[in-house]
Amino acid sequence: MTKEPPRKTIYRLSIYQRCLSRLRANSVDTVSSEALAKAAGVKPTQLRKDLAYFGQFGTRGIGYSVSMLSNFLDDVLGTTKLQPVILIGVGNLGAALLRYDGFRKEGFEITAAFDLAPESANARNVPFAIRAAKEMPVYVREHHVKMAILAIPSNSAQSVVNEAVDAGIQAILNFSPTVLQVPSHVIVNSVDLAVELENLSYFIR
Amino acid sequence: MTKEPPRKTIYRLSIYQRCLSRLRANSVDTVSSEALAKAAGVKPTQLRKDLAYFGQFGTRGIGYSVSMLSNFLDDVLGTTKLQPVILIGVGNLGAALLRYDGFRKEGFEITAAFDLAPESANARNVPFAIRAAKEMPVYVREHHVKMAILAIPSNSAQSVVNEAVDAGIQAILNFSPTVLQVPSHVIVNSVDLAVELENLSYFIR
DNA sequence: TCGTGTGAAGACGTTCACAGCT
DNA sequence: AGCTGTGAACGTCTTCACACGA
Repeated sequence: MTKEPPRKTIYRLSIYQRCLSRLRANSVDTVSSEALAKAAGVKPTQLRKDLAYFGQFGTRGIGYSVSMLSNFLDDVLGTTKLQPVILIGVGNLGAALLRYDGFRKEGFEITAAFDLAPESANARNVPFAIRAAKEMPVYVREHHVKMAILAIPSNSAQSVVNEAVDAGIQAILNFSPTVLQVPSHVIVNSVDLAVELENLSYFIR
Repeated sequence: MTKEPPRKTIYRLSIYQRCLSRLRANSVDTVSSEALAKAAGVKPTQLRKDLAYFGQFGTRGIGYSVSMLSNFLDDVLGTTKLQPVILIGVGNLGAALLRYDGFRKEGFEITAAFDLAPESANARNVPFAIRAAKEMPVYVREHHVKMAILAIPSNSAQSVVNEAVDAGIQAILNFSPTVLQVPSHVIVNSVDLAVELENLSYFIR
């Protein structure tokens, strides 16, 4: 067996996916690594190396079949069927994520949302019944949910994560500005708005 | 002169910063690379190497002065004074960002928000007057704004970015699921929610 | 002795150059 | 001829090991 693909490769796979679906919408059925790479903002060799982790998909002299490659990426990324996701924390950001309709067409569905104060969260006119935070572990266990989006303040983040992980959550998209401690079988992707802005700030001269 | 610090180092600097301010709040005035690294979720040597790009800050046998290091990082990251930022696109996500109060205490202030349909955006009861998108370039020029947060649909993203860059924007935090083309002096950090979720999805087995 | 600072080694990811298939 | 697939070279970031100063 070849080596595990690096994390960066997986990120790029998602980008390729998106470019492919745009091509498919335009009824293009074959694409070269050069064209696809350009659309994705990477070098052609990088694209080919990324795909090489998973096998051979192209035809030499021709390129890649848009639909075949797209289907394969769906398969690799696990987006062939709707994946249930729970949202923890329905504040400003959480409420916006609930209303965001982009997830579903990417293969994800927020099936439940939890907040410490469900009543006040419900007031944010979200199209959704918000549940009490205490019910979260039970829900996760009952519905075998594996993914969670975390949009709560830093101070309570770690303890909520512990509960979620105990209940069976395996992957967390974290918007709290905190470094989370999780067991090695759990994966965390953090989106830290302040860090992103500070990073930009550094680079402007 | 030593080499340019890598981008990842700059990201970590922000994390160190946050840990330091927590320490400062707890009246801790000295910290070892081991303790700080642990809080930041990295290895001690990594922290020391990161700092080494900028000089020497510690005292051997003792550690680092929390306040000195924190001030220095403020300086490096350019967060010593409030940096004005504009928001482009006041939809679900944009409105949530407007209401988010975390930016200000990290040294950033959203000074203006723009939308194609300011009236309907105003209806999202944000504590803010939304301006027409057309006014954006003028505002950027007049106020010498360098940073922009982009929260608009993909299809219009590139053309809006072009206008913004022409007007003088140098750094963009992009929430649109698109690969943006910008001149090399402009820096883009993209936060792509679908990509983050797909990435998580890949890793759950 | 304790903890920083740093050259050297190592791991990792990207790019090159070209072989090989259609 | 055209474009993919891939070993090898390269560059970059991380980790190690230890010298050095308080």
